Amino acid sequence: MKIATYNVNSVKARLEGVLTWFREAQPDVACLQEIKCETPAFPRAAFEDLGYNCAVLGQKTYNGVALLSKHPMEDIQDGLPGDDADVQARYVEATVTPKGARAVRVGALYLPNGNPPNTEKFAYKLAWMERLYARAKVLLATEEAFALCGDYNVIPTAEDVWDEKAMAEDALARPESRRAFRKLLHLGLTDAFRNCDPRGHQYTFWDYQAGAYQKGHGFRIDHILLSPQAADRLTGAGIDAHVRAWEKPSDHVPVWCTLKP
DNA sequence: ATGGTAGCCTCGCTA
Repeated sequence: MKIATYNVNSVKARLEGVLTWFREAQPDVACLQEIKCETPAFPRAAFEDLGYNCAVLGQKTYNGVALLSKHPMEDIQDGLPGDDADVQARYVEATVTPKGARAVRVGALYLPNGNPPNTEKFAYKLAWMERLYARAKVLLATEEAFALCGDYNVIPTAEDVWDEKAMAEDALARPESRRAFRKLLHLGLTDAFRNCDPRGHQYTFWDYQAGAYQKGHGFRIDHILLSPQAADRLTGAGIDAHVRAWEKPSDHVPVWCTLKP
């Protein structure tokens, strides 16, 4: 079972390339972020034609997440619990049950960027991470396999960025952000890519600005965190970095992992 | 040297 995450930076502007990647990568489940459209405007038919079921939580102009699955999805939950006043579309969760394989609960998340630090945006990011931590604890108590996949907007360590010093004051690399990410790991979650690939400096994002991709100025901020029951089944993980060189690319590339049935 | 680019949908905000 292949689970992937991909921040597409507008599903409508990116549809051709995203569909090309789906045909090539053939994920069983894919979590999309920054679809940047309202739920009814999501190009559902294009994905259904490829055999995917869609669970979409959209929003006009900003944010927006979707879960696409080749297998049936049950118990779809829109939004991250913990703040009824939060209107930003950043989380959708569902249980995926492939034929002949054990179920996996999958959460698609788009964690707030949080820049600039020392503003309400950074406070919102940290509060959102507290809510994600609480959600992970609830899911762990079920003792079922789950995967929390998405754009975490956190560079976990100095090994995950082209220049640690250049990013020292950025919300993606601030100690508070890293501490909150480590708190998730310390619950017993596994960073799927890090677990399968010991190399440092493997990136999932390159800014459009200042020729960052050409210069190799990237970060690793898109992650798949697995519960112990899912991590027991982990057989591989990777980053589809070649997608960044395609025409009209997203600034992020897909990250994936594979689980035994 | 506080730049640079992309998307949305108005010309500013978010990333």
